[in-house]
Amino acid sequence: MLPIRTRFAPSPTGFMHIGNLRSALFEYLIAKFLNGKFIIRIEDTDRSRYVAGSESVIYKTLKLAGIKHDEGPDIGGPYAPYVQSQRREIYLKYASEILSKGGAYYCFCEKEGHSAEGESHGYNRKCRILSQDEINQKLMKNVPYVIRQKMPLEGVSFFKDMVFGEISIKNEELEDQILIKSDGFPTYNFANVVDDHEMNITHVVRGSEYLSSTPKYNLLYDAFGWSIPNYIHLPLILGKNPDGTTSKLSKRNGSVSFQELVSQGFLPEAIVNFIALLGWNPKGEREFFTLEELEKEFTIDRIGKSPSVFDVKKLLWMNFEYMKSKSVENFVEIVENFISNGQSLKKNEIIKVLQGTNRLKLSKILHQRVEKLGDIPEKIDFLFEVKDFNFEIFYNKKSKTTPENVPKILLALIEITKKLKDWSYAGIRSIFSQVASEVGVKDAAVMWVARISVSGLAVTPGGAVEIFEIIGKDQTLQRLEAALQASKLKP
RNA sequence: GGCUCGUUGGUCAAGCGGUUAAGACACUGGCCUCUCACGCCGGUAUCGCGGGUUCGAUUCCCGCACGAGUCACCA
Repeated sequence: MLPIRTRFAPSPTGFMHIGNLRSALFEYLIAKFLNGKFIIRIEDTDRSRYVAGSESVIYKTLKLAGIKHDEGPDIGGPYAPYVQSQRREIYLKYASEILSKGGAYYCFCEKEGHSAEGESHGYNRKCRILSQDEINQKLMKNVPYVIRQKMPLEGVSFFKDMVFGEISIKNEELEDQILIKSDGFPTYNFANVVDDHEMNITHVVRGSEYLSSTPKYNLLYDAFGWSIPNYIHLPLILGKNPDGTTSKLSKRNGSVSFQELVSQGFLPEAIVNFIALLGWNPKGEREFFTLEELEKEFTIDRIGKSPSVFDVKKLLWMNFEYMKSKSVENFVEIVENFISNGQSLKKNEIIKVLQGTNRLKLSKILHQRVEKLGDIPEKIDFLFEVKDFNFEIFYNKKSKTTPENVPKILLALIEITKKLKDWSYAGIRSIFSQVASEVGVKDAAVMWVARISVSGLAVTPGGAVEIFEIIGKDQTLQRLEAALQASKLKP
């Protein structure tokens, strides 16, 4: 049996969005599971859509995701070149071959342009019946032309997809598609078929948007007498539109590029894990897989048919789980790395805190409550500066804190804090109990007041003890004093 | 509009003729707790609709509805 070969064939038109990555991932996994090769081919036949630098985005993305290719433009391989714009002679050669076999013809018609809805019934095949004389004449006069594939006018084409099963389409639905454009470049349809054949691709894996054009490709394979590859069409990934409907994932409906997700603080491995589960489902109830595990588990028969909606909320949860599973030390590294690459205004301060002796303490309170790295700066903002806050948050029914006892608590807290020598968790914890018994309230009441005084927030990562410990004795006292002064001004 | 494909809760989904219709996210009730979070224990579906086939359909068949994809000198 031939070795399995799959390919990822992106166009260098900008960023990689999640749908692209998902295709790449599945293509990679299918190859790996079957001990095959995974190759990258750049499909840049549309010069007008080319975006400089796209290739490096593609390589970077794949690398971050952990997807390694066996052949490609950057690393070469036995079927080089792997960039379509460098393979033009090949397409031209095959174009003239199919022309001479009568499977295609010259077309001198003007560009069709976009016709109004419902009006278009496809190309009218006018040039299909041109005589050889007419053709020669026009060629001699340098009339611009394209080469079109001659489709059968009747009958039915059918093929088997490994995911969707048998699919049939009436040949009359098929248009005489263009193989070579007037600029001499091949269309995607043609280049794709030629290259997949030339590069011995055994399994063509792609999104299901290609399902309805697959018969056209098969007709091409037939015209050349090539064997048709296995098809694996992947269910689409849909995005939620602002109006609540769903449609193919695109920039418009909130889809983001892989890069963007990473820069928001999603872990690449979480993203990979998440998208692997979009349209594929392992046997059991397990949801967490490393790439290596996926390589061993991934089977084609567990790929679904129905499209799935990309739900960021679940990604958020998965990311959260990944972060929680890290050791605190590991988490620190990830955070430091993320912050130093980021644009946060507080970047320097945060790094300082993280790199100081408090890094572990801070990470401990953070890594159980941060869904994505990008949320960290706003969560720990208060460590650097206490913003003005509404005093109402001091008064809490459950803690039994009132306008009467808050100043008392604060006063006692300041006195006792001043005397504290042992600035450790245990030491700090003990002062709250002392204050509590002195004032005659519960520990919880003291801690409530303390925490809000030094943070200005009703909700903080970490409790009073942790925050005291991190900001240090001087800052703590300074903030407690400020809170006391402010509380006196309140009616 | 034609064609193609799809349809299990808001989302991801298991299920492949007989099940109390898994599990996860989200939502939600409670517990825990110095706040939040974590954690723990619960709650939420007449399987799009209508016909068949069958002793029996979420599962098989046919219509309909709805959704998506596709109808480019884009990929």
